[in-house]
Amino acid sequence: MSKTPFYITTPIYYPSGNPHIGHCYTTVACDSIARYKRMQGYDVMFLTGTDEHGQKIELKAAEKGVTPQQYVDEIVEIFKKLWSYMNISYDRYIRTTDDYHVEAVQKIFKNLYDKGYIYKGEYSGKYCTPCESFWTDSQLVDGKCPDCGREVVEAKEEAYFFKMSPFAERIEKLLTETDYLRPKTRATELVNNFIKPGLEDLCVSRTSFKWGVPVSFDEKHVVYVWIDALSNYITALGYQNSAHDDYAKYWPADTHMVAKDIMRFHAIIWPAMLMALDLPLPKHLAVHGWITFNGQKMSKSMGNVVDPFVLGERYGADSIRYHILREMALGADSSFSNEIMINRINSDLANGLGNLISRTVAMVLKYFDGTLPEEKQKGDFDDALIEAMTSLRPVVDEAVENTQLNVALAEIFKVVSAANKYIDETAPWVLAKNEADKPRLAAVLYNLLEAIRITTTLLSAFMPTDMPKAWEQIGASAEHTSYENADKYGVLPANVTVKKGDVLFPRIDVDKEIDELNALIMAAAPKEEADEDKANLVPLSETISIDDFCKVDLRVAEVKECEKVPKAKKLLKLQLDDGFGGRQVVSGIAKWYAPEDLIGKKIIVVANLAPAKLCGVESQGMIVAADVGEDARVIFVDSDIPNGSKLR
RNA sequence: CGCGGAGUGGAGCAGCUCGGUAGCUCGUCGGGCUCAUAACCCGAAGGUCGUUGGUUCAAAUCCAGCCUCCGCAACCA
Repeated sequence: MSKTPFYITTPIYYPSGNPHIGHCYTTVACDSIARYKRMQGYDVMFLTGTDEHGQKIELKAAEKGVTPQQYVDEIVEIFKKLWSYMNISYDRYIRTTDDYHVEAVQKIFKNLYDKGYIYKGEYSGKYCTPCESFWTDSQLVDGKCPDCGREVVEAKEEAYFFKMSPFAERIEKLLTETDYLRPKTRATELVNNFIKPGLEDLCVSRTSFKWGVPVSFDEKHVVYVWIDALSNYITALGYQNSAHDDYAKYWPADTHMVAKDIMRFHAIIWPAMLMALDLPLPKHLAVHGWITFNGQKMSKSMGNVVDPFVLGERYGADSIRYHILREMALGADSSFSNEIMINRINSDLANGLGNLISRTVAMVLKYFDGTLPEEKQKGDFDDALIEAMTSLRPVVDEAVENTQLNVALAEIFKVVSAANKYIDETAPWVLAKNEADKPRLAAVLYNLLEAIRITTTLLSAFMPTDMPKAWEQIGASAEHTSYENADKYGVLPANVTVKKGDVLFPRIDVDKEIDELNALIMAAAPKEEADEDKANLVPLSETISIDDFCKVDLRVAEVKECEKVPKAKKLLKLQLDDGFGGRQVVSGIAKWYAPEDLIGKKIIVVANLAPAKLCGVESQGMIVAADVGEDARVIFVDSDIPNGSKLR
């Protein structure tokens, strides 16, 4: 009987920096599903990899004075090291710089071109080189890149475009009428924001950098990220290349798992590409949220503390795996804090499962020298526990099927709790006092070992490193801990022998650990921030003449009135006395200044700036302010300078 | 009226599709037990389920309005 194929993927990660806990979540989740499916007897293909092209990599490499290839080679090693550290059982690792992928991408691009889905056009706009991004005029901030604040250049380039519109209807149906998207609640968001307004054609090539897959029939173009990266899911199986040969077997994928920031590409662009290629669509797209750190979005200065290597070192890879899987619900964000994590590890793993194993094994050793006698006697409470353990597997099956790993773990731990409770109900230490109760005692301990066997078997997909250690302690063999035996009672031999082992999940001293981790933050943060600050300083602009400067008419003005612009989040509307009868200015500083902070103050206004409308409100000029990192600070002037004074 | 999500005991969440004594985890307090990793088990306190109105014998659950928060979009002239 041939096994049913099961294909699951992580996104291919962008190696412009080291991997962090967010990468870990996606990969660990996929790994757990992959392991569970293998256990169930599926023929699993689990793919992960790295997306290694693009201008950002090119620039990072140049900064370090290495070739792009050398640069990515180095970081990819760190990714692989982390995956090995987290015990990730990927079957294949694709790098978009692999020859076979490059070759296949070229063929796919050509194929789409020949079919008429890709055409040559012209892309124009403001371009920010460091960010490798085009921006529309409306997106610019003070005429600068909204991402990094650096100068942008007017750029126009010949480019190839991919026609999206022919697929709009089918994609909308895919999102709203099938269970492709998980959780499905996000479908409306996608449809309203991107499909209903009309799908724009996608720019799929660039001439502005070289580090990418060349377009085979037009060498000055390089394939832009979409077709290069997304197609990895099929090229890794051998689509349009001869490096692999299992496309027919594994495609379409069962699950692509991604974080919500790249949902759009997988929910819209990827299906469109497949439709254009006449290929079947993947079955599911599982979208998960972000891991936030202490309530804030993860930032680089926090990176060191949430560094998976550091955490793994302290608490063990499986504990980290458990925590992130248990804490993260499918659609929502999940806050990650040291305290939450340590408490979770303590209560579930140390107090719950670890202690259960420890006390059970200890009793078998203490009362029976490690080997249970054959003679046993059934008693009260047995049936409830046996029922709980034997009915567990289907529940976990279903949760895994629906990519609700947190639910799967919660269900398993219900049985762990039931087992702990069972010990109290049956009070083995009382039975031990009376020789006549020995058969009953043996039955109780046997039932506990069985409960441990079943829960650890199911858990082994999620915590692959530690569960085998548990099996050794309870005297379970590989056969005993097979998936097939996970819904059966009475699998361990009646005269099973246990073995004292190391404590599986040591209890963590919360206060002490928090202190130590905070110390690590302190040690790491200043250095990181200093580096960041330097990197974030906006480079000096090009030299201008005095005439150019004189074109800018800066005036002192007093803020007479100030209020928030109703519909906008960031905008304040100011009425200024500029000495010329007043004017209205809109400024994007609502985040840092309340209206009352500004009223009565004197500021500098760019007085001859062409008026513009922001959120429908007219703005006649611009307030001068300094960028301080992410923040903006308005420049105030002395109150005795008359309104309307010109600056030079 | 841009799109969407969320507001439930101290914290984090479930329940809302198919109205009927508000549940889980952690924390707090009290008790029990001693096999175990100061772990385990039981019990208690603590909530007008954002707000206002409506439908109903009955609403956390359905309907309407409003408030607040979070994403996305727009937007820091």
